Amino acid sequence: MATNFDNYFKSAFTVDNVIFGFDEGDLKVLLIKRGEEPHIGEWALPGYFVKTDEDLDAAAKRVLSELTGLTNVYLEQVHTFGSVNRHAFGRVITISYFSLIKIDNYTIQPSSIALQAQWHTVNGLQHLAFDHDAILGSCLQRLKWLVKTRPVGFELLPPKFTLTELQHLYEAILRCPLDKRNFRKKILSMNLLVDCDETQEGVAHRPAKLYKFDRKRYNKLVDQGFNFELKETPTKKKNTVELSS
Amino acid sequence: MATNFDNYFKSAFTVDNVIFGFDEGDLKVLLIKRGEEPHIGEWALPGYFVKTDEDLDAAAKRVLSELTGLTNVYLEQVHTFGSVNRHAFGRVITISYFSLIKIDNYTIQPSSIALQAQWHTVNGLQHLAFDHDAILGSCLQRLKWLVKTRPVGFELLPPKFTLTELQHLYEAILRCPLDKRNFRKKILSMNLLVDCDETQEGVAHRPAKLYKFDRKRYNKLVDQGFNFELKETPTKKKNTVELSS
DNA sequence: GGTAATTAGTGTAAAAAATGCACTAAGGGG
DNA sequence: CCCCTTAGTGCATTTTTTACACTAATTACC
Repeated sequence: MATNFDNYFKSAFTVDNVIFGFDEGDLKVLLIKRGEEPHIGEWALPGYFVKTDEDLDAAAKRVLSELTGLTNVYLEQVHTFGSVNRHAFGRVITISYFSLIKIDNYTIQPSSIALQAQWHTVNGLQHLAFDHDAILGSCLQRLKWLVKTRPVGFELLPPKFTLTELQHLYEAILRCPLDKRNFRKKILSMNLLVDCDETQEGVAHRPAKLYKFDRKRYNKLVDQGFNFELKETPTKKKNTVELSS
Repeated sequence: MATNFDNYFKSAFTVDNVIFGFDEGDLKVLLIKRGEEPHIGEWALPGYFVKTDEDLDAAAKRVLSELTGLTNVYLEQVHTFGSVNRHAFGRVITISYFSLIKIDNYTIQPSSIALQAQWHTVNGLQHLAFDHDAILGSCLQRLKWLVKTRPVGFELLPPKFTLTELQHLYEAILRCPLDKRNFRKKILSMNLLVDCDETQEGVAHRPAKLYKFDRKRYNKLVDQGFNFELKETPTKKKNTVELSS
C-alpha cells in the first residue's frame, strides 16, 4: 500500500520496554548495555524499531520475547516520548511499555539485542542512555499506582509464594514499610489467594504457608467492577494535612 | 539533520486532541466534521500531523489553539494508537491528548481545521471516524480517574461557580448521582475553594453563593503529596462483594 | 537434647472516614 | 402573599483504617 502521506514528516518509531522483576527483596529492571553509538557503553532500556506491519503492542511483545523468551506476560503501554532532540542521530519517537515477569522464568536468550543484558536494582540506579531515566520514572510511577489499584504483584512472584514475600514486594514497589497484620488482613479479605496446603522448605525458622493467586476469581471480581485498592500504611506516620494558612 | 534511520520503517504521526467542555449540565467534546476522504462527512477528533521540529505536547497545544484560540490549558497525553490498519490511506500513528477548557472562553477560530467544529454531548455520541471511538473512550476513562484523584473539575467551569454546578460537573463525568451534603462537606474540607462573597443573579429561586478555586493552595497541597481522592457516593447502593464461590 | 535464634502467625480496641437522611432558608413569579 | 424552586445545613450509624505485642514452629548450635 503506497501511502498518501508523502508530503508529511515521518519519523522512526521504537518501543522501549521497562521489564520489571523481583528478586532478593528488591525491585529489578532488565537493562542492556549499548554496543553502538550513540551512548555506547551506557545502560539502556531494551527496545527496538517498530516494523511496517506491526502493531505497537506486538512490537513490545517481540522485544520482550526476543530478550527473555517469555510470552503471555503482563504488558502495558505507558507514555510516548518524542522530544525533537531525544536521539542524537535523528528524530525517533518511542512508545514506552512496562512488563512484569517472574524472574525465575527468565533465562537470557541468545539474540542480538541481548548480548549484554543484566538485571539492575531499580533503587539507586545510575544514569541511563537517552531519556531512559524519564521513561523508567514514568513506568515506576505507573507501577506504583497499579499495585495500589490492582493485585498485579503476583505477576512478579513465583506461582507459590508466602505472604511475607508478597509484603516485601509491595514494600519494594511502594517504597514504604507496611504493617504485617493489616497487610495480611487486607490481602486475605480480597479472597484472591488459595492456600496450597504446603509450607516452605529449607528455611532455618518456622516455615511459612504457601499461597497461589486465584486468577479465575480475580477475573470475576474485575468484571464486577470490584475495587482492589490497597492503602499504604507507612507505619507511625500521620497523614494529616495542615489546614491553616 | 539527515537521519541515520533510512533503513528503518518510518511512519507519519499525528496528535488527536479530546477537548472536553461542560455546559448545560453535560460533558461535551469538541468534534470536527471531516471534509475529505477517508471518512468524509463523519465526525472526528481534532488532530493534525506533528511537524519535523515540534515536540508532541507542542503539537497538541497547537491543534488546540488553532481551533479555540486558547493557550494555558490543562492538557495531558493519554495513549498512543498505532494499529497497522487504523488509517485507510497508510500507516499513521496517533498520540492522543485530552484538554479541559472553560466552554465560555471558546470562540471558534477561523482556521482550516475548524470549518466544521461543534460541541457534542459525550453521552450518547454517534460513531466517530477512524478509531476515534476508542480514543475518546480512553480519554474519558482517564478523565474519570483524574477527577476522582485531583480537583481538575475547576478547569471546566467559569472562574466563579456554585457548589451545585460543581456537583453537576462531577456527576456528569462520573456518571453517577452524588449526595449533596456529603459532596459539599468533602469538597469544602479540602479548603480549595474561596467564597467570593457574591451570589448568583437572575435565578428564580434562592441564589447560590459563588466560589473560586484557590490555585495557590492547590499547588501547595500537591507539593505536600496530599491525597485529593473523592469517593463517589452512588446514592442507595451497597458496594458489597460476594465472597462465596 | 536443650536452648537460642529467627521468622510465622494471630486479634482487638480506638480513631477516622464514609454513609444515609430531611428539614429550613431565600429569592422570583404569578 | 402564596407557591415554586433550588440553596444550605448536622447528626447518628456503619465501615474502614490504624496501631500494636505476644505465641508458634522450625533450624542451628552447643
